[in-house]
Amino acid sequence: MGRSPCCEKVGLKKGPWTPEEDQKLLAYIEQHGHGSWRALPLKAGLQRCGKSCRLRWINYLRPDIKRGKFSLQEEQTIIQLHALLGNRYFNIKHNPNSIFYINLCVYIYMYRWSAIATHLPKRTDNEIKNYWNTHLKKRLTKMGIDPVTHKPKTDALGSTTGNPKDAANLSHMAQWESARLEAEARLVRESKLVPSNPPQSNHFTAVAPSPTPATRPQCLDVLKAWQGVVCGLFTFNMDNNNLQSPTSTLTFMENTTTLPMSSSASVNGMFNENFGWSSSINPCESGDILKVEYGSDQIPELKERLDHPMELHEMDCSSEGTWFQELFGFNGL
DNA sequence: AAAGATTCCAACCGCAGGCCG
DNA sequence: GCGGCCTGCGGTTGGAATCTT
Repeated sequence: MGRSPCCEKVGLKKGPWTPEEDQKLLAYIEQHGHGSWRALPLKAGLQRCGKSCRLRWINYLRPDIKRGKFSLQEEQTIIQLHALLGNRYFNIKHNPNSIFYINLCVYIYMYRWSAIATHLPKRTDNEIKNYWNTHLKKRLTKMGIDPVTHKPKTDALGSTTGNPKDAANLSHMAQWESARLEAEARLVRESKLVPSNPPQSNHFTAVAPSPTPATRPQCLDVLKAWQGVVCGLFTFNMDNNNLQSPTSTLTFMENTTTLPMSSSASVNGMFNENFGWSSSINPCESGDILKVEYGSDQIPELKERLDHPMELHEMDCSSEGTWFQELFGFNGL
């Protein structure tokens, strides 16, 4: 894997682009497309390396770039996605107990800024990265949230700064929404790679609350349904549509025992005792059905639980060996 | 008005991984 | 399998613009 020598050539111009250079690059690409970036500068009459031309095009000259202030929606998207993609890349590990792994074959391995950029049309990864570093990171810090972990900052005495409720809620929202978005993106990509007869999982099926198009990968419904079950724990206050969904059903099929008994019991107890949801979750064996139902009359109680999001986080999602880690193969937040 | 501090962002750098001969 | 080429990524930098004193 040798490195490209194109930027090391002596005599090539660096630094800010002039309008004349922009015009040359634009005119060339409009007429011929960029083709090989390495060969482009010579053909376009530019004293630049191909890498520089590519960057200039992607981050500035491309016609489909939206410039200017980020909207509130865009900011929220960046924060939410960054919460999960905080490290260089997000990787759900191989875990034979992972619903994601077994049933969706989701191996999420996407670069952070580009992954975020895919959810912000017309914004470049570089622009998003800059905006994060210059605005959002500082704002979260001011709110008492660690911009790296997205958790409330804790001082030596264990107390938190900022509003822990907001922070925990934000973190949970970020995790689940990000997981959903990334998994969907991944699955859509994978479905394009397998044009016909995609393998149907013989492990797991799901019945989502609402009908979905026939062409939609079934595994997406699993994810949606699973989100309806688990994500509802954390984000029911944010998505009124979720509140309207009366039922999410996941069916465990033959030859799988994805949840150890202790994990199932944990889930069961949490839904029933802590949230008042009507649920029937038994140790998952072949043919078991995981069913969670909740109705609109329970909404106020669910909302009330938002007063204690940190308890939920500390208790059920973060420590090693919990049902959360066993299910998803990584350690919560 | 001027100097210094801070903010912002385009551009650069080095690295990693896919592709191909 | 190896190595060079190419692309794309995240982290960082440098200087212009703006703000503060």
